[in-house]
Amino acid sequence: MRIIYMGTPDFAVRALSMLIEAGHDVAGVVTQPDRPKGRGGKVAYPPVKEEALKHNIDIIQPFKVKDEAGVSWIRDKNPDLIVAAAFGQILSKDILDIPKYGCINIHASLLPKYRGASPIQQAIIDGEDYSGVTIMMMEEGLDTGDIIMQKKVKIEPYDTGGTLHDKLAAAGGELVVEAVKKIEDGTFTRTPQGDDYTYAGIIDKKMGLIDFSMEAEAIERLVRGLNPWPSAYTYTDGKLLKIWAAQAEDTDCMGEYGEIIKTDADSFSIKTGRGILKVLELQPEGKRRMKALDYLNGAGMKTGTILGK
RNA sequence: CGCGGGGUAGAGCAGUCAGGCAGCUCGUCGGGCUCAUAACCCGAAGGUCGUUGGUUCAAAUCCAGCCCCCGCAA
Repeated sequence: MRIIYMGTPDFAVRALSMLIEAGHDVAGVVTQPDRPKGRGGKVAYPPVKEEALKHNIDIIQPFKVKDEAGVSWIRDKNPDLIVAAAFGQILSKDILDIPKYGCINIHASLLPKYRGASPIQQAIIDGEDYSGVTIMMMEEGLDTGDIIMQKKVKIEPYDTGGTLHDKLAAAGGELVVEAVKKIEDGTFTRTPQGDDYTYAGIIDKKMGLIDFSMEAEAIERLVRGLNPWPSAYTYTDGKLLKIWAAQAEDTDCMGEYGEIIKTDADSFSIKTGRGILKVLELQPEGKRRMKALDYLNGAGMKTGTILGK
C-alpha cells in the first residue's frame, strides 16, 4: 500500500515505524514545521520528522497543509491511503479526496468518547477504568468519522499520562497495521460513532494548578493525568512547586484546604476538600524532580504551612 | 544574545552577602539496645566545593571566562 503519513509528536512515531516495518510504501510524511523549543529558543524537529529522516522518507512541513503547495505535494505522491495520527492540523476535503481508499486516523481514545486534543490525560483525570485507541475514517469534522477498529486498554491505578500515552501509542501502531490490511483486503467495516460523544480540549498549563478544596482522589488523578506534561502544581513561599506523585487517603482532619497537616519521613500530607493528599514526589521551582523524602531532608516542610500561595 | 534559579560526601540542602578548621538531615558500613524493627543509642567511612584562569598571606566564599541541570516564557 502506498501511504502518506501525517503526524507530529511522539504519539505518532510508533505507528509510522510499524507501517514501514509491515512493508508498506510510505511515500511521504507531512509534519508540523520545526519550532523553537526549550530555553534559548533552539529549534527542534518534531519527533515524526526524526523518524522519517531515519528512513529517508520525503518530508514536508507546511504551516497549513490545506494550502495549494501542500495539496499538490500530496497529490503528486499519488497515495492509496493517508494515515494520520496527532498531526495537529485539520485536513480539507481537497486532501481527503485524494487517496483511493481515503484517509484514516489513529485516535487515543474509545471514540466517540474524548474527541479532541487531550484524550489521554483527560481519561485519567476523569478516573476512567478503560481507554483505548480507535482507527477511524477521517471527515471534515473533528474526530467524527466512522470507526473501523478499536482496542480497549485498561487504565491501571498507577498509570500516568506518560505511561498511558506509551501503551496507547503501541496499541495504535499495531491496530493501524491491522486496519490497513483490512482495507487492502476489502474486509473492513465502518461503524458510525453515534451522538454520545465527549470532547477533551487542548490542555492549558493552568489546568495543573491544584485546587485543594477538591477531593483528594480527584487531585491525585489530576497529578497522574498531567504527568509528565504539563504537570500539576501549587505554590509555596511564592514559588512554584510541582507535584509529580501523590496518593489520596481517606482521612479526616481539622485544618484549612492546602494546609500541611502531617509530615512523615518520606512524605507530607495536605488537607483537601475530602481526605488528605500524601505527596510522594515533587519538584521545586529551579530544581530537579525529587522524592518527597529528599525534599524533606533538605528544604524541610513545616506542618501548618498552607500551600497555594 | 528572551527572563530567572541552581551545581558543596551516594541523595536533598546550609555555608557565599561580610574570605580564615568542610557542616546539616537522610542513606551506607560497624557496634549497641530490643521478643523485634523501617524506631532508638554509640561510632566510622565517604569531598579535586562543576571547570579554567585571576586577586589574596589565605578562596566553596571575591573577579572573569567556559560547561552542565532546572523553572518561566515561546
